[in-house]
Amino acid sequence: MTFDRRPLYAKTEEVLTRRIADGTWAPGALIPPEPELAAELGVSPGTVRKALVGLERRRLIERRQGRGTFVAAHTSERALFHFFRIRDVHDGRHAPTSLVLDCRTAPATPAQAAALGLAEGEPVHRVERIRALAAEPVILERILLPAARFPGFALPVLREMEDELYVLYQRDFGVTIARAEERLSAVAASEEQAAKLQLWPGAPLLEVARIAYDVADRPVERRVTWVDTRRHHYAASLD
Amino acid sequence: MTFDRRPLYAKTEEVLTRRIADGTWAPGALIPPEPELAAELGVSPGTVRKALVGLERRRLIERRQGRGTFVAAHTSERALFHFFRIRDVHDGRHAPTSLVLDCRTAPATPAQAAALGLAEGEPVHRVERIRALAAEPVILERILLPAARFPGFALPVLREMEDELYVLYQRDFGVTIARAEERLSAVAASEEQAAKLQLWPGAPLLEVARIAYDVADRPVERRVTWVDTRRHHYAASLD
DNA sequence: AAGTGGTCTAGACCACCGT
DNA sequence: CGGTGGTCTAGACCACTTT
Repeated sequence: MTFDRRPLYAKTEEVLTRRIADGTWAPGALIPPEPELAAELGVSPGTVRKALVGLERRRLIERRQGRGTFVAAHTSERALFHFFRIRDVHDGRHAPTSLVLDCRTAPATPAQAAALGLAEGEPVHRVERIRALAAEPVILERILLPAARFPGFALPVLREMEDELYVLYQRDFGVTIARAEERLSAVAASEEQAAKLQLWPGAPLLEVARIAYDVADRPVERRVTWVDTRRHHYAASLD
Repeated sequence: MTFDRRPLYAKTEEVLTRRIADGTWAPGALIPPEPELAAELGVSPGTVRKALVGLERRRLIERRQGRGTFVAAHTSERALFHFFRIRDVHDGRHAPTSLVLDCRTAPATPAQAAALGLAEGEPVHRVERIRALAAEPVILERILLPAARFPGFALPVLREMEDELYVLYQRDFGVTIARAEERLSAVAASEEQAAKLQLWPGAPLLEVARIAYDVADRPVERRVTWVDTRRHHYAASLD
């Protein structure tokens, strides 16, 4: 038994986070009212409330006045709103369509394993696709997933996909993406990239390298995106 | 007299924001203790506290247990931490050095006026500089400022500058940058850009177009940055 | 020791939602 | 209408900083 110096509301938040992470409370589920949680956990309603505010800020729950508090479920709108930052020249949002070019499973290279926190050689799924905005191919994307977390992931699953990938991760594999880190740079298009995006070799492309983390903050997706930014851009806020 | 449906803590936050924006409470100043503010404003301490939490989240104040609450003052560290997102290949931060190439004042073009919310033809200051990381020129930057907010801004001011620009804006012109919006894209270097960054024409550059806003959320700086991303990248978090 | 912000509690009342 | 989250209040006590 060791000291836990964190405030009570932080411990409470962690307890509730664990219930979401381990599936005790599934996505979309209604969780007990605040006074009930307070009684069950032996803390005051105010403390539960502060913990819930934290969970809401992390987008793990949604609280609706008069209705109750729900475990957040990924919808296409939600995924696009939070995890898709490409905008058109007027800063407008568009839902991209997806065309899968390739999908295979192979042992992780050392670099891939490092990015996903895996041991070298563990199997990973690799997807390549093109995404179009307003019917024009704009985005080329390579996605890497640890096979252990996504059993049975394969091309047929993707073919029928109407929703965003993150919705599929959650619905079919119980993996909820909570946050992501991205590194952006400018690169010159290779011949292969240029052909796929209907550009010329050497054309400037915005490269976005993302690592996405689940509710328990484990890395679960490595994704590199190349964007033709002639008619689109990446939007960021600093505050 | 019209209805104000916002909750009391939001109105309180606005009252306090105004005191910072109009200089009643200057950067670095110690503001009154929470109970005193509560008594003065005629609200409960809990409501003041919630307003202060909001101000802290917006980084307008800093609260230190045992010492008091202070109006945030821009330091180089703060400016770099929040408004400089370029990292080296190991995700490390470096303080860039600055070499001013040009500084002049001219009437705003229509596009410039629109970006800064000015009338066409109002005078704007224009600065061009190169920033180096680890002694290598990496960033080319063009900055546009409304002359009305920055009277007497000129080359000599910049020459002697040790600090970040945002520190200078606050110290010498009373302009505190509170947030910024950025649009990122990939472009091919022009001959002029290539020469200044010791690259070749057509080299891929990361273009970052920023509009920065003050405490009252008025646009006060338009900045376009071109980054050589061969050894550096732009870091972003999605959550 | 005095004064500050940080935590935690307890409860009243309001606004909103579904039945 | 009953039940939910949202707001607002009042106060006790703790942790930290300075005198």
